[in-house]
Amino acid sequence: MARSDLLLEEFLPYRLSYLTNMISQDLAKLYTDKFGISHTEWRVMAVLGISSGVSAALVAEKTAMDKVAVSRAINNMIKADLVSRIFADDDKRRSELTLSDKGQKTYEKIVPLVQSYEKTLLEALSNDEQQNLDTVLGKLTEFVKEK
Amino acid sequence: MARSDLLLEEFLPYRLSYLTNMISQDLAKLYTDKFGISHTEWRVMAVLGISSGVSAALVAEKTAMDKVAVSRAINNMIKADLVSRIFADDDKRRSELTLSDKGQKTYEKIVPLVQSYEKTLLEALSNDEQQNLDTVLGKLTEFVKEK
DNA sequence: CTATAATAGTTTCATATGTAACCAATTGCA
DNA sequence: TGCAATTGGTTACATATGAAACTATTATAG
Repeated sequence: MARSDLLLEEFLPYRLSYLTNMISQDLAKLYTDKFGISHTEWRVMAVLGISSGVSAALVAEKTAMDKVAVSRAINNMIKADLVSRIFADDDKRRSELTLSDKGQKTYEKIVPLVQSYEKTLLEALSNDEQQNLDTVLGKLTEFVKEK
Repeated sequence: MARSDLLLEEFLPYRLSYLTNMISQDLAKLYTDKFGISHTEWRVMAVLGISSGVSAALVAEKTAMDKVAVSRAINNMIKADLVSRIFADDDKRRSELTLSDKGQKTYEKIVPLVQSYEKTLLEALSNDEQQNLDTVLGKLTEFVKEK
C-alpha cells in the first residue's frame, strides 16, 4: 500500500456518512413505514410542530434543505392534509404554514418514536461520551459552516 | 412548547446528517469539479486504489453501497477509461476490477486532496477530541449495525 | 411614479437512487 | 447426471434530488 493510499473504513467522511445513512434508514422505518412521511416531510413537520404560521423560506432555513425540496414536501403534505397554508396579507407571495389537526396528531405520534430512537442511540454511550459527542459535533459543524 | 416537542437543531440524527452533508459537498468539490468523479465513483475508486482484481460484490461490501449503484458506477468508470474489467476464468460471472493507468493517476491526485481535507477537519479538534470522536463514532456505528 | 432589481415559491429538466425483476453462470444435491 | 436454488451482475421502472429558468409580487433607485 503506497503512502498515498486511503482506507475507506478509517476515513472520517466515510465513517460519518455510513453512520448517518444507517440512522437515517432506521428513522425512516419509524415515519415512512407507519405514516407515509418521507425524510424531507418529516423535517418540515418537525419545524412546523414547533412554530406555526412560518414561511417556506424559514422552513428551508431551519431544515437546511433547499427551497425546491421544501416546496415539494409542503405541497405533498397539503395534499395529504397534514399542513394548511394561507398567504400573508402584507405579502401575497409569502406562505404561512401550519400543521393541520391531522398533521399535529401525526407529529405527536412521531416525536416520541424518534426521541426514543435517539435515546437508545445515546445509551450506547457513557455520559462522558455523550458529552464528547455533543462537543465534537458542535465544533466540526461550526468549522464546516465557516470556511 | 409542549413536552413532546423536538428541536431539530438538537436532534442527533439531524445534526449528524447536517454535518455529513456539508462534508460531502466539500468533498464533491474536490473530485466532482476537478475530475468529474461522482460520490459513488469516488468510493469505488477508493476501494480499487487499494485492492486490484476484486469483484463488484466485494466493492459493494467495502463501500457499503448496493450492488446496483456499484454496477452503474463501474460501468461509467469503464466508459471514462478509469477502470478496466476482465471476467474471472473460474467463474465467468465474476468481474475482476482494476484501476486503469488513467484511473490510477486520478486516484493518486484525489487521495492527497481528500486527506488534506480530512486533516483540516480534524485540526478543528484537540487531540483528545479527535480520540473521542473516533471512540464515539465507533461505538455508535457498532450499535446501529447490530440491533 | 415607473423601470429595475430582488424575493417567495413553483415548474422544468436532467440526473441519481432504490427496489424488484431479470439473465447467465455456477453450485448443490436427489 | 439433471434440475432447483444460489450467485454476480444488469436492466427497468418508479421516485428523489438539484440546478436553472420561470411567475407573481414587492421593494427600490432615479
